[in-house]
Amino acid sequence: MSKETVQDTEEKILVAAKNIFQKKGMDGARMQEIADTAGINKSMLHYYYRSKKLLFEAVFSSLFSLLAPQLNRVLNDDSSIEEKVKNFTDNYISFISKHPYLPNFIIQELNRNPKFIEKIQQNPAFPNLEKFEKQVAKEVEQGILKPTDGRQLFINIISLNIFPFVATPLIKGFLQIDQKEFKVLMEERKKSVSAFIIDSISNNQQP
Amino acid sequence: MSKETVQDTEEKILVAAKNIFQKKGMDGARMQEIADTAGINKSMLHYYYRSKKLLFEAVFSSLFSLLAPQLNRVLNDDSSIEEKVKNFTDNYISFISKHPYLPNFIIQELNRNPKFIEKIQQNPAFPNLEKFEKQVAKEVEQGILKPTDGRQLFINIISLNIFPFVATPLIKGFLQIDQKEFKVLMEERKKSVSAFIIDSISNNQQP
DNA sequence: AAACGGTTAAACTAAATAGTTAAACCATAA
DNA sequence: TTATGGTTTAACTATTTAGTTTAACCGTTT
Repeated sequence: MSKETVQDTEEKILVAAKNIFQKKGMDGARMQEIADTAGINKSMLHYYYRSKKLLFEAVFSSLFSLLAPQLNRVLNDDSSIEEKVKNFTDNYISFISKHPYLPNFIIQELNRNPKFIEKIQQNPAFPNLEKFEKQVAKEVEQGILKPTDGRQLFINIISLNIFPFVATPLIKGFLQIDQKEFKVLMEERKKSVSAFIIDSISNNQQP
Repeated sequence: MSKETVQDTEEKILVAAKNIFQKKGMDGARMQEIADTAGINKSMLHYYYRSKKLLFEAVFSSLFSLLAPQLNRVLNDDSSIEEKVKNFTDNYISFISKHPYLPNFIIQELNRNPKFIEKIQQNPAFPNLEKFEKQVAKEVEQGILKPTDGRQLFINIISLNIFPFVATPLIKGFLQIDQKEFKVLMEERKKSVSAFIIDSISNNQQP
């Protein structure tokens, strides 16, 4: 109950930095605020991470590693496309409710610095579409799905699932609803989005 | 051919500020860079717009006013839902190709400062969903559309159209494509997205 | 042409902020 | 117990950046 402090400080910094960077972005975040949130002295940030840039990169990698497996889930298991759509929609909306700032953060920082994508593409856990595209082509051939381009379908799936969480304030404004009603609507989407997609691509007419 | 300079400086500032703020956001933008881009002295920015905050607000309003009519087009004309979906998709993707930084900028700054939405909601040009929701309900009743919630449909439409432009670097990364291939894909979406939506909500089975 | 007032520029100020330094602290091992 | 080395702190520095001041400029009006 004494040696924990060492790993602790580094970890406390990372947790605090994740919070602040997610909410304010690289440019908006302040080292002082991160230090305050972590409950430590500002020079600790530099002691452990040398510079704001390096601290940010540690945060970014760590957060991206949280998001990537969520996407891999659609792409690389062995269920049918229909099952994948259902599972992904349900899982992703649950996941993102716990990390509401995450997708916006990733997208924002990738726009600010597109070089990041090259770095994280190196990572073997980086999502790969190949299997998914082949599977779509196969199910089209088998007559399970209407003629469908796998890449466009992938874009549609992530758009429908991610966008409402990226553009939350905009949607709340248009629909004139508060946080509570927004959550209800997102809960509904767990079913409605997958039904929306399946209805569009499936060859089976409902009886 | 001499008096133009007065209006000119103010306009040059606004044009430059729009550029820089869109690309870098409120926190990332620098007054000096805006001045350089406008080709004027930094104190001119303060002379015309008093502070960074006020200049930013002028930019934000002006840019949001560009986006709002695009959304109103879906909501408030007299065509059928199917026509609206087709027109919106086609128009919106053309529009956004000319303003690639716009949606991301609006979304980012609304997340940073959710109070903005209250301000712009005052504006009579602010999109209103009422008519659209009623129309969806009516077409469902008439059997033209499957049972569909107007609000969810609206979210789906804007998600499918806007998200790819918000998350461009992410999508380029996943699909491992360059800017040229991305443009081709977006051009395809003008048809494929509206077909995707119509296939999902329409009651007519294609012969 | 002289005075006036809006416009522009250069130099300056004040505040914020990333990063550094040097010394104190404290647990562990010789 | 004392020496060692990683850890922590407080105070400091350098730089960036928004905003200000003061004077010069220039077209218009009298």
